[in-house]
Formats: sequence, structure tokens, C-alpha cells
Amino acid sequence: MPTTELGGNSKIKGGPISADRLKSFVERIERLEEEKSSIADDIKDVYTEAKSVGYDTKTIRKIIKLRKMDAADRDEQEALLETYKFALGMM
Amino acid sequence: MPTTELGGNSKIKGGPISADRLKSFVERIERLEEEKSSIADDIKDVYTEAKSVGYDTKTIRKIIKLRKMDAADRDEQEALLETYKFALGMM
Amino acid sequence: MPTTELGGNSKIKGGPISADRLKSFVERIERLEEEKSSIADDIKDVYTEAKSVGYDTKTIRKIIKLRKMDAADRDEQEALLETYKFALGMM
Amino acid sequence: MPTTELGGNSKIKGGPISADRLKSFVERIERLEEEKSSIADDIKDVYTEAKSVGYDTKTIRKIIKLRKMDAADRDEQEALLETYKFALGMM
DNA sequence: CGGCGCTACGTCCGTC
DNA sequence: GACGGACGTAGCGCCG
Repeated sequence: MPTTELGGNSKIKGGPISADRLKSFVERIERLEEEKSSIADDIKDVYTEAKSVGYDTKTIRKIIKLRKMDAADRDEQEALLETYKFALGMM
Repeated sequence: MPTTELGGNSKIKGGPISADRLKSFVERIERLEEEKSSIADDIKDVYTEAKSVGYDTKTIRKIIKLRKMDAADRDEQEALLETYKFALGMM
Repeated sequence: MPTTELGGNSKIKGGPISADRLKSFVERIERLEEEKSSIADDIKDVYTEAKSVGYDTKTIRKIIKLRKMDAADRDEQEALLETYKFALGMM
Repeated sequence: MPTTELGGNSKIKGGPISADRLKSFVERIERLEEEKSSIADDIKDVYTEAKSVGYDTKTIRKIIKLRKMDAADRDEQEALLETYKFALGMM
């Protein structure tokens, strides 16, 4: 019995829903998640290296974030923050 | 002036903190984050494909999660055993 | 001027966005965070006490974590069952 | 057998290490963690309320964080960020 | 638009 | 006392 069928096959498109196929999907996903996790580790390594030669990683993270945000967003958020600070007498 | 020096250079290890070097770190990180993001997209695609042939993605997500938890549990149990042995002076 | 209004008041629900109200929210949150922080300190104290009478805090932390995981697992298993039933058209 | 003793009792201070006592510590911690968790929920509720009357919660979170940091730290971090931005031509 | 899962940050502990 | 590692928590983004 190579391909156990699941459910009542009350589906519309494609062939039957087989357990083998399900397994295949699960394994593809797990493989990709491993890769993703590996890249994440690499990123951590770069931060570690930067730190080891004297850079402040916290600030680098902020820079990365800022570069990702587009200018409009940035200005808008800063303006709102200023407004709130003013309202609270934090200026 | 190819390498602007930052800060007071009040650092200990390595060479000076140059803007070039900073830029290099930032770009390496950004490159890696792009890759990571790309893998994340691939994962999304797999879910989409699975869905298109009739699988319930919510269920698949749960399976993935459980398989991860099972592994973690197993590791945790072993670690706990070690910890107990240590705590009881059995090491 | 007791209640400075913020922004363009381009909002939909409720009354005006006043600085007083904002201040009130901020203070409520800060108060609650103090309480939370205080509880966290209490927890730390308990660990310290346990340690002082000879217990291994690392082990205790693991026990706490496992007891939490067990509960989570149990919930998850039940949820998975429901999901499967749904996926198989058994609902 | 009311109080099982653990380990070889190779400890220095206090009385014996009993399982009962251990249980007591675990329960005290779990109780405190519940309280902490409850406060965290309260905080979430306040944010939700603030949002419901038109405030931007993201900005409020920033405000909370800023008020927690002392002025010196704040200035220092801002200065460093400016320096990095300049180095990267982000000004 | 709300809920959930994942990611990332800050905090705390153990080590050197 | 500082650094690095681990944990728990909080913010963000995707999915439904």
C-alpha cells in the first residue's frame, strides 16, 4: 500500500490526497527551514565579527532597520513621535 | 580619504573603525537577510502548492511544529536527566 | 489649556485625542510595568532562597519549564486532533 | 515517608534537601509567574484601549522606552547612530 | 481586521 | 567585572 489516501477525498482539484505526498511537502518545508536557520546563524556570526572589531551591534541593527524603511515612513513616524513627546512635555 | 575613522577610536582590538568596514558589514548582513527572506518565500510557496492540491496548510503547520517540539522535548528530557544526575552528585 | 489636542484629529471613533489622556495611558502602563517588574524580582528572590538552602536553581528552572511544556503539549495535541478531524471532514 | 531526602546531602548550610521543600519552591515560583503573566495581560489591555480611542500604540511603546532610559544613555545612543549614518552617507 | 506564529530584542545567569 | 550564551518576552508580519 504505497499511497494511503486521506480523508474522504472530498476535494475539488488535482489527484488524490496521499500520505506520501504529504510527507514530501513536510520534508521540503523542514529542509527549507533548516536552510533559513543556517542563514540566520550566519547573520549572527557577522554581528559577532563586527562586534569583535569594535562596532556597536545595536547601532548596526538600527541602521539596517532604517535602510529598510522608506523615507516617507521614517519621517512620518518621527513626526508622530515628536508630537507625542511635545504633548508630554518631553521636549 | 577612503577610510573615514569613526568615534574617538577608543577601542582596544583590531585596527581603526573605518566607515568602509562598517559599510562592508552592513552590506554583508543585508545580503544574508535577502537570502533568508528568499528562503522564507520558498517556504510560503510550498505551502501554497500543498494547498493548491488539497492539503490543509494549518494542519501541515501543526505537524511541522509538533515534529520540532518532539525533538526539543527529547533533547530537554536528556538534558534534565543530566542536570538531575549532577544535582544529585552522580556525575 | 487643560487638554491639548494632538494630530489633525482625523480619527473616527471616540472623542478628541488629548495630551492628558495620553499621559494617563502612559502612566497606567508605567505603573503596571513597575508591578510586573516587582513580581519578577520576587521570583528572583525565591530562586536565591532555594539556592541558599542547597537547591540547584538550574534544575528548578528546568522543572518549571517542563511543567509548562507538558501543559502546552497537551493542549497542542488536543488542538491537533480537532484540526485533523476538521481536515478529514469529520466535523 | 513525608520528606524524601535528595542527593547525598553533601551540602553545607541549612537543613536537609527535602522533596517537599522543593515542591514548595516550585509552587511559589509558578504562582508568581501566573501573577506576572496576569499583569502582562493588563498591560496589553491598556494598549488595546489606547488604540481603540485613536492612539498609535507603537509610538506609545517608544515613549515608554524613552522615559525609562536615562538622558545620558539616550544622548549617547543617538550620537552613535548619527555617526554611523554619516559614515554610510545616510544623511 | 483579528489571531497566531515567527523573529528579534532585552534580561539574566554562569564563566573567565 | 565583563563577556558570552540562554531564556523569556514583546513586536512584527502573514494567514485566514
